[in-house]
Amino acid sequence: MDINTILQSKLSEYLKLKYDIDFNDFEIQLTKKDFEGDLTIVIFPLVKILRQSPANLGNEFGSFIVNNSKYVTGFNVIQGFLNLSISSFYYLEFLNICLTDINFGFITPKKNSPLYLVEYSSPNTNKPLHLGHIRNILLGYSMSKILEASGKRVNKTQIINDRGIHICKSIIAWLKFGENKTPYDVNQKGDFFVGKYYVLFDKIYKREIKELINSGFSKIEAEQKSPIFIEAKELLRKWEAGDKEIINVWKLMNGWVYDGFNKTYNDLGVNFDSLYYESDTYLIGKEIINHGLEKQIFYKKDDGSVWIDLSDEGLDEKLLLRSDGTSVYMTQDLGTAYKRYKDNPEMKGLIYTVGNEQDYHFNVLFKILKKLGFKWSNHLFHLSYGMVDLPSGKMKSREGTVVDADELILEMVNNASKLSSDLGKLDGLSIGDKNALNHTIGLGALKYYILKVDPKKRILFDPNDSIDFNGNTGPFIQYTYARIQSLLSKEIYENNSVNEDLDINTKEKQILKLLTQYPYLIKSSADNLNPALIANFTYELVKAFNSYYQTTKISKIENNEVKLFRLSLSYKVGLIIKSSMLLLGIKVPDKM
RNA sequence: GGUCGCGUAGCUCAGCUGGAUAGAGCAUCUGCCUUCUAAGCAGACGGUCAGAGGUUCGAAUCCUCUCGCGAUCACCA
Repeated sequence: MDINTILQSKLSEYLKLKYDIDFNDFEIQLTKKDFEGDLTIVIFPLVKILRQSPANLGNEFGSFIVNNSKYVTGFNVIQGFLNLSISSFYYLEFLNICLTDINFGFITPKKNSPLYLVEYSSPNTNKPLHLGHIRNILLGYSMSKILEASGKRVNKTQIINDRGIHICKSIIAWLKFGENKTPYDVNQKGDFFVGKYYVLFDKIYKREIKELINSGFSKIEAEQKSPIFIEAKELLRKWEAGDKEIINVWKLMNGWVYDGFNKTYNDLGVNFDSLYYESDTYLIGKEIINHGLEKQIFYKKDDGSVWIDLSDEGLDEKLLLRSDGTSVYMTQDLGTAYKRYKDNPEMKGLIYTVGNEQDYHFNVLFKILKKLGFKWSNHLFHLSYGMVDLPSGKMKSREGTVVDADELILEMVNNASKLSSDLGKLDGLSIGDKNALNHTIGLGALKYYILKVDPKKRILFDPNDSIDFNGNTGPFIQYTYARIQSLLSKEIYENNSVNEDLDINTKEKQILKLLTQYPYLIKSSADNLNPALIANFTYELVKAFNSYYQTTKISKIENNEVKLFRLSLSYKVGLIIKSSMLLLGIKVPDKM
C-alpha cells in the first residue's frame, strides 16, 4: 500500500477522534534536500483550524505517526513542516511488490476500457513533412502510448487533407510539365516529387501575376486572371464533378505522396490505426450544415453563404459554407468529427494534436458541435502545442525555409554515427548493427529534444546547433540503460525479491523514493496531456542512478544480499527507463 | 484594437493543484579513465523568477495593471 495514502488515512482518523474534525487533504511532499527526512507533511493549513502553534501540532502528529506506523521511524519539525523518516523496509517492500515487471503504474487496457481517439500528423498531400509535423507526430504518438499506459484503449488516427485547391495546384503543374515521369523514374521520394510541382506551380503563378500587373491589371485582378490558376480552379471543379480522368491522376499522385509519408513514419517509428480522408468527410460536413440550418442553429445570408453566430459565447460570427456552396475548413472538420463519432460511438475522448495557431478554430469547432446538441462534443480535446521556429523566423514552405523531416532525421543519424565512430563506441559491430544503433541514438536525441519541452511552449530550433548528446538528452538516458544491461549481463542475476531488512544508503533511498512516484507520474502525464513530465522525471531518475552507479562498484561487493539488492535496483531502474522511453516512442539499446 | 498563450542563470529548459535556502544541462573553470562503458562522475561560477501592485502564515506559481514576444480574429487549409 502506498505510503501517502497510509499517512493520509491515519492522520484523518486521528483528527476525527481527537478533535472531531474532518480533514483529509494533507499536503505530502518529498522532503527538500538538506533537511532530514524523506516525506514532509505541511501542517500550516491545520494551524488555523486547530488554533495551535505549528511546532506543537508537528510534534503531536509526528509522535502519533511514529507510534502508529511501522513505516515511519522518526520525525523532526521545522516551522510548519513535519519531516518524516521513512524506513528502508517500506522502500524495499515497494521494490519487491509494486515493481513487478508488468505492473509499475501501468494499467493494461481491457475490452471495456474507455476508448480514446488520438489524431496527429494530418498532413496535406502536396508536400513533404517538415519539422513542425515532427513535433506534432511525436506528441501525438507519445500521448497515445501514455493514454494506453493509463488504462485507455487508444485509436491512433489522422485526417488526410487530400483534396482542395492546393492539391490541384501540384496536379496541374505535373500534368503540364511532368513529362509523364513518376518518382520512380527519377528515383525521388514521392512526397518530395509532388512537392516539387507544388513549388513549380507557385513559381509560374507568381511570374504570371507579375506579367499581368505589368500589362496594366491590378494585383487582385492579376491573381484571378493568371492562366495557370484558372486551370487549377477548373481542375478542382472537374474533380468535384467526379471527372474520371482527373480522379485517376489525383489518385496516382496521392499514392506517390503516401509512399513517401509511410517511409517517414516508418523512420520515426510511428503508425496509425485508422485513416480519414477529407475527400470522404467534406460531404458529411455539408449534410451537417443543412441539418443545422433546419434546426435554425445556423443561418443563411442573402448571398447564400452559411454562418453561425457565436457572439453569446464571446466569439464572432463564423463562416461555415461559401456563397457558392463549397465547403471551408470548418465544414470538413465538422464532417470528420461526426464520422469519427459514428465509427466509434462509445468513444470517451477525441484528442486533436494541432498547433496553437488553431486554438481559435478548435474553440469554435467544439462550440458548434455542442450547439448542434451532440453529447459527445464534451469528449473533444485540443492538444495544442507551440510552433517550432527557426532562428531565421517562422518556417514557410513557399520560401524554402522549411526543415524537411527526412533531412533532419538523416542529419541526426549522421551526427550519431560520426560521434560514435569518433568515440570508438561501436568498434567490432557489423555494419548493419552499427546503422541500426546510430538510427536508434540519432532518433532518440531528436525525439527527446522535442518531447522534453512543455507542449504549449514554443521551440526555437537551430539546425546548425546540432542537437546535443550530453546532459538532459535522449542518448544520455539510452546510455545509462545500456550500461545497466551490460552490468546485468556480466553478473549472475535473477529477478528475485530482496531482503527487506537491509540497510540502504542515501543514494539508494533517493532512487527508491523516485520509483515510488512513478505510478502518479503516468496518471498526471495522461491527465495533463503532457509527455514532458515523463521525460523530465526519467532524466531525474537517470541522473540519480548514474551518480549512484558511478560510486558503487557492484561487481566488487562481497555480501550476496547487498549485491542482490543492488542488482535488483539496477534492474528495476532499467525497466523504468525502458518503459518511460516506450511512452515517448524512444527505443533503448542494450549496447552503445 | 479584441481574444488566447508565453516571459525563470549568458544559452536551452525543469519547477505538479501556492510551501522551507528557485533546480538541471550547455557554455566557462577545477578534479577523476590499470577499478561493472568517461555519450560518465564530483565540484566551482552563474538569478531583482519581465516590472509594479494585491490576496495570506507563505507567491516563480493565484488576481489586477504595465512592458516585451508570439498566435489568432479570412468566402486559406
